[in-house]
Amino acid sequence: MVNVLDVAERANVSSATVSRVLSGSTLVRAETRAKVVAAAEALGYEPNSFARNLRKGRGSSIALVTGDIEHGIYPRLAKHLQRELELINLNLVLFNLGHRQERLRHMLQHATSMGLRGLFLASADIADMASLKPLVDRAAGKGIAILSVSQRLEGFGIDSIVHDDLAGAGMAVEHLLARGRRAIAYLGRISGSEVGRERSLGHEQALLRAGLPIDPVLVWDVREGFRSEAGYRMTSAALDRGLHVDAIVAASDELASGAIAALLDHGLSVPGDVAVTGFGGISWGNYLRPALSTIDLDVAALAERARLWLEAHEAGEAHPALVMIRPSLIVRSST
Amino acid sequence: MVNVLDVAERANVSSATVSRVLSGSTLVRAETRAKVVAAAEALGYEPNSFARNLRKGRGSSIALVTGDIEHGIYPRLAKHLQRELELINLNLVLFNLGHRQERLRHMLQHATSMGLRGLFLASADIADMASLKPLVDRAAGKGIAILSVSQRLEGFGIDSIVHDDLAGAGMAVEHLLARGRRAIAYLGRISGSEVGRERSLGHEQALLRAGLPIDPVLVWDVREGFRSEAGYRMTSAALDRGLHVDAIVAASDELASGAIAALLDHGLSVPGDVAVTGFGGISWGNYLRPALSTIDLDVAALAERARLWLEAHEAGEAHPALVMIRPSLIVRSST
DNA sequence: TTGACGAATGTAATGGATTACAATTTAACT
DNA sequence: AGTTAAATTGTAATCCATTACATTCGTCAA
Repeated sequence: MVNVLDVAERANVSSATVSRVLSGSTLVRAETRAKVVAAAEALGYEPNSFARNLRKGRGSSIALVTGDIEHGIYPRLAKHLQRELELINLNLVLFNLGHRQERLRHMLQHATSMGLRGLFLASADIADMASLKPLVDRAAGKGIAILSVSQRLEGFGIDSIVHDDLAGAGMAVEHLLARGRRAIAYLGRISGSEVGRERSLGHEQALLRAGLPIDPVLVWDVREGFRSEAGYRMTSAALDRGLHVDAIVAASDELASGAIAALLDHGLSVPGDVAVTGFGGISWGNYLRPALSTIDLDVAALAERARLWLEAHEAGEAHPALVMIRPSLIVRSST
Repeated sequence: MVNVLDVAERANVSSATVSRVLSGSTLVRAETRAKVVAAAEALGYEPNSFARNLRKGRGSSIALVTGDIEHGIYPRLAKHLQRELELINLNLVLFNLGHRQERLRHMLQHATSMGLRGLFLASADIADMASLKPLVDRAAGKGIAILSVSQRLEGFGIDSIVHDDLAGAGMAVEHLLARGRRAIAYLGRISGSEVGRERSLGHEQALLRAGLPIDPVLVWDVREGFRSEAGYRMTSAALDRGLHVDAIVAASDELASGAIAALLDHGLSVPGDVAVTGFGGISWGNYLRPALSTIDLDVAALAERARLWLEAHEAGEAHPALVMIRPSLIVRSST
């Protein structure tokens, strides 16, 4: 492998000058610069990132820690984050926890030793967060940039960039109220967890604002996450119990798709008998029949703010502890 | 940051011994080993990956190069690949090309300098492949492991692990034939590209095997990729032209969902008037109404074979140039 | 008791880029 | 021409783990 010394020799300069040229320093004569560039070119020189990182004391990748990269908005999030990081020459490394939630502890512990520059937490299990706090602080102390994306963790001293779920769920409920619905169920509470808490709160508060009571029977828990299957199962169960509902606000588009399937399977019409809203703005929602009305989350904006946060953080500038991105309602035929 | 020397000092040994202990060498007395481990523990020592990689001359991450990580089986693929790589202590770095297809050239060129150990190509634009060949060879020559996942590139000397698309499409067509369908359209040809070629061939060959003619009017091109929207548009267009179809084999689940939406919007029933099969085995297919019959692709198996290939490659052992994974038909109500 | 051999440990070079500091050249001005 | 400040370039140390080679210690056999 050709290195700086080879280039230096060929260009009749020192390795320091080569380094200066290649890192774009201004203190090099144009003529010298040209010589070096030519030599590097001729030799096909490529800097060794390990050496550079070793010397600089920091790497060039950010890990995206997810619970399940396969579903919901996470694929989109990964895509947009990668694109944003590419703009500042950083790599996005994937860490999907899956069932191995304890791996998060491991990640925090070894972030530095793995040469990570930062951690985007997209699915920390909040139940554990309190016990993880010391590890987070230790990692942050070592210079790891830690940012929570898509989940509020400011309570634990972790800067967060999130969609305004409270407002989003409120918009969904208000939309349904405006359509004359009154028995508006919420599908997707995870009891005992902070995940999705704001969405369920948004539903609750919007109903209260409208002077309607909260019927606990109309708040449906899911345990297996925000997937279609859970939506189908919970909705079926509710219908089997003979519950009266005329609208469902689902915590995710996938839950909504399951709910719609269950409703149709029970011989109900959507939105005739029951209107349904999703959450997320997944691309295929528009091709369900009925097409899914949903709370669209601007993932590109989220990713961009994440990059901006990171840039500010690295530059030692002030950065916001909490950024909220306003979602928007997409009305389609399911409502 | 605490390093080997610090540990060595505390344990009253040399840095060499520390290194030996930490890399599990056998030439260390048990007693010494214990001292070193204790010292490392006490100091909270963590090896510096850059130094190690610099010395060893190779990194510990593999890049997954995709065209669009957001759709199709790619999120699932990323998830499973990451899980497999985790087993052998490698990281998965994401590179989504999006519209910047020319970035692939860049990636190949700088793979070594980025410290990559390998490249999983999940969406090389085959049109360019011939011109990319020299770069591939150069990268491979520098020790980069290059494997095509989910797309056959053996023709270019790149080992490939793929689903057997030919068989998959054949299964779909045969299933439809068995259901008495005869006007079986293929949705998702990309003319002038190798992408999806095997699937369209599978459709064609299955029809020929059954003694049926290929009607060019029943092969629908998509230009914008395998997304719902394209499926909707092409199907609508075909129906508007008054084409007679009684079944559609789509090249992806998303195309299928678009097709179904278009059919329903045209007042046709699925599968009554037109049966539809998807391709991929996307999780929400089961919650479309009608639920989508599809060719299920075993992505976990693909990922596992990719890991095995990589292990063999690194060990210098023989590895297969082409692995085909047999898909399976999932029959649901859309057929 | 000593030579020989194996086991354990140490010394120092190595991988490659960056950068503080030193040295040299050039420009500017009297 | 003679200084001095400014612009370039060079020297060498540094980041840290690994490992070839050298050395030391212990043990066994003659």
